[in-house]
Amino acid sequence: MLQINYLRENKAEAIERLAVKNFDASKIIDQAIELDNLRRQTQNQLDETLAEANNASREIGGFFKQGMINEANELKLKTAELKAQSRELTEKLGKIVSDLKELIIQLPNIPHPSVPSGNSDADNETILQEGKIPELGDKALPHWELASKYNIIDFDLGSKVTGAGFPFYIGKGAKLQRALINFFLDRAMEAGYTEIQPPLMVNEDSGYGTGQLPDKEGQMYHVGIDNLYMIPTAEVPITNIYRNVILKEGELPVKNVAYSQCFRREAGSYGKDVRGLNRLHQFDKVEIVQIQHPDKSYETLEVMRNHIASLIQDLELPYRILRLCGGDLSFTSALTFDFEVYSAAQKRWLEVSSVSNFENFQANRMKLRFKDKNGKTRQAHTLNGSALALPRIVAALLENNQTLEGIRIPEALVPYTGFELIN
RNA sequence: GGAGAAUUGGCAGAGUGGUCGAAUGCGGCGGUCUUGAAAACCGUUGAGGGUCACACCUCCGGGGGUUCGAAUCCCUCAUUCUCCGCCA
Repeated sequence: MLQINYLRENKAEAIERLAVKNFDASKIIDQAIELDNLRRQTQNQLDETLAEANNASREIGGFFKQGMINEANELKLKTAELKAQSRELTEKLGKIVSDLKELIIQLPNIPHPSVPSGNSDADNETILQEGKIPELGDKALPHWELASKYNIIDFDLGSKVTGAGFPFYIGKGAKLQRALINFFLDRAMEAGYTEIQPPLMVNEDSGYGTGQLPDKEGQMYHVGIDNLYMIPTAEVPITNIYRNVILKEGELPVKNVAYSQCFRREAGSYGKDVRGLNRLHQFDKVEIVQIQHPDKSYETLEVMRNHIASLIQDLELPYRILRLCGGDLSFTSALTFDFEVYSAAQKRWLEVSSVSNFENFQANRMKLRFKDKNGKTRQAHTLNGSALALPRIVAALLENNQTLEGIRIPEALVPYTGFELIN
């Protein structure tokens, strides 16, 4: 959520930069500023009424103490009137505040100046491509066929027991999952992150805090009987730890890493996009989250980007980094880099990570602040990134490393798997 | 799941209808003293709205109510603790 004061003071800039996201904000901002004026005016009226009522109550107290019952009762008539007035004003103010919030909440985050304009993923800017794309020949199998050939992932069994998109990992397939999770977590801890195991379900407030609610409600599994939501990413519980929190400047940056399973309904997905491991309802992910001083958040974004890149390099996968264009940038993000690995049998790039700086957009929404050196309370910046999401990494590993003898495990992972070959 | 108790500022803990945004202690910050530190002493120390700055308003787990007036009384929800039941 953007701040109304920012909009008041930087209206032209906000409109101009939101245009990069193909968002015409001028009307909403005008309405918001007008409503905010009305809010201030109404708040003043209410405050004055309440102040008068408070004074009268104090006087009544004094009269009672002195036994001046008549005077007290007379004053009560006045307070009754003030009370009716303040009730009316409170109602009016409440309506204004909620209307105002409804307006502002429609505004996406302001994109960073480096964000290129564009409409779709076709306009994203490739800023780096690295690693050798393997030549597999015609006999190469896609990962879903390799999975059943070596009996390491069973999609049909998942469909039987739960539904499509909930695979079973078996034997070396299961061990490979565990190896990747540990590898990612260890690397994050070497980089100074604190490991956290979060709850996999969150309440409504947390859903609002990170912005899944109310808009993306349909994307989450909802446990109706207890009104809880299955998390679509560990970002939700990890970031909500800091909802309504004021940190000390010395506590920044906060660096947390969490492995969690993630649950997504993915309503409306279909076709080759969802084949095999390409898109699942339940998957594993290691997520890094940082809360940083506003002056340092972009520096931190670079560091996080390098961390993610080094993981993919160590897994010996060809990858590229994209700077998302305005049209592809998420609602809450100011700047996002996507990582894609090349899955050589499918001959496609698969997104395995997305690292973003949300600046104070999430912080404003969930009241995450810090006290700076001068004792002033300010909003912190939040950042997060996948490091990494497993299924597509597994897909690329299986496809790219297939040989006549079996599937070769990258060297960095062998200490974790305990085997060098899936055969 | 059943019964009972509790929820106050960073922490501990007073406050049961009137000037209480809240005693006191600890912690934090600033200062005096000191070569420096400790101790001692003095001052300061919650958040939001509003203002050039004041004034003023709101917040004592969340929401609602009673009252001229609520941290204090009532209702409701959440959480924590104790006992019982069940249980990895």
